[in-house]
Amino acid sequence: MDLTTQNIPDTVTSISQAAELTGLTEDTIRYYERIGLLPYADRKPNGHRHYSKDQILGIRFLMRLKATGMTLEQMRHYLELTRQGDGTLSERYTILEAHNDTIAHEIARLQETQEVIRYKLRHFRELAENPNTDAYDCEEPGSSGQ
Amino acid sequence: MDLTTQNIPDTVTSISQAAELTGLTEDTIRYYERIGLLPYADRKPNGHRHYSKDQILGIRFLMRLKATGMTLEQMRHYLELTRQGDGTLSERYTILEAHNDTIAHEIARLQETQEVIRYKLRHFRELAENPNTDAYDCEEPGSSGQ
DNA sequence: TTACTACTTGGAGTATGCTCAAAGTCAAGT
DNA sequence: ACTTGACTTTGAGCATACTCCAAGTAGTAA
Repeated sequence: MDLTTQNIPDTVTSISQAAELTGLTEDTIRYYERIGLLPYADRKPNGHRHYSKDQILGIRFLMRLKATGMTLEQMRHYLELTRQGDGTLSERYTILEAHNDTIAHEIARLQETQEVIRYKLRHFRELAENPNTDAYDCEEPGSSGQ
Repeated sequence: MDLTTQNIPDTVTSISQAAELTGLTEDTIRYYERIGLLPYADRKPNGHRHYSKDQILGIRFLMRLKATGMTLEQMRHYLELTRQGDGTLSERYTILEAHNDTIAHEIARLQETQEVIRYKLRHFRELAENPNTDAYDCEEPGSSGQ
């Protein structure tokens, strides 16, 4: 099931459920708490962590940032600003805007590479149809493709 | 200057020029050779590496694969197939096709995240225009945004 | 009471991908 | 002859992000 649409119980979740709902491992969640990426989680009377629905959504958002190239340290900084409240709204705005631009550039680069790969695939198909007889058909390295 | 359009001298290049033309450092190029990602480069009589134009183009292609998420080990495997000649064409085709699909999924995910970020930016603008008076305005974690 | 399961903490180890430093070679310039 | 600069090799070290393990606790079930 797709994580982003998997629905989250309103009741508080354990670390194992949190792991399932976020796609992380329990170890990774504990690790994130240790390095200050996630705040010290509430504990049940027996000491076990528990998470609210909002916290799970928060982690999912973070995982989106991570999946789009943000480092743990950058996320940690962003979250620190969040904890500081509304006074940091404009700085957070700037960060997210910059990250959005980063993503735009990344998409452009991926599309460029898709074109290069498609060019190469086309070249391979031609070779297969029409096996080449000339001695020089360099591939990487050195390749003919950019 | 953009690396992919920067033109490459026809004459053989030194490692420092190769570094400049590929965006890698000299250390990284030597490291790649060490781990078998690049073949043992030709040496000049004094032992210095030299690279042909085609080799530079090959490295650039590799860097595209890397920039789009392929690991060094996967690239090493691909290049090994290349060295084995035309008999591996169909396997290489499959690899590149699969990588192209990976890129397509990656683009989709990036675009999804852009939407989430834009939603959040819009939310921030609303907050700035119309500072909120209610006590509960959670941000990550736990956040209101997906 | 014993066993089992789900957690806890703290610390060590691992994978990937570089990055740097030490010591040496070679050729050109003064 | 000596210095400078661009390289060489080998090996160690580092940053990021986990991942695993050992030892312990708390609650439940037989």
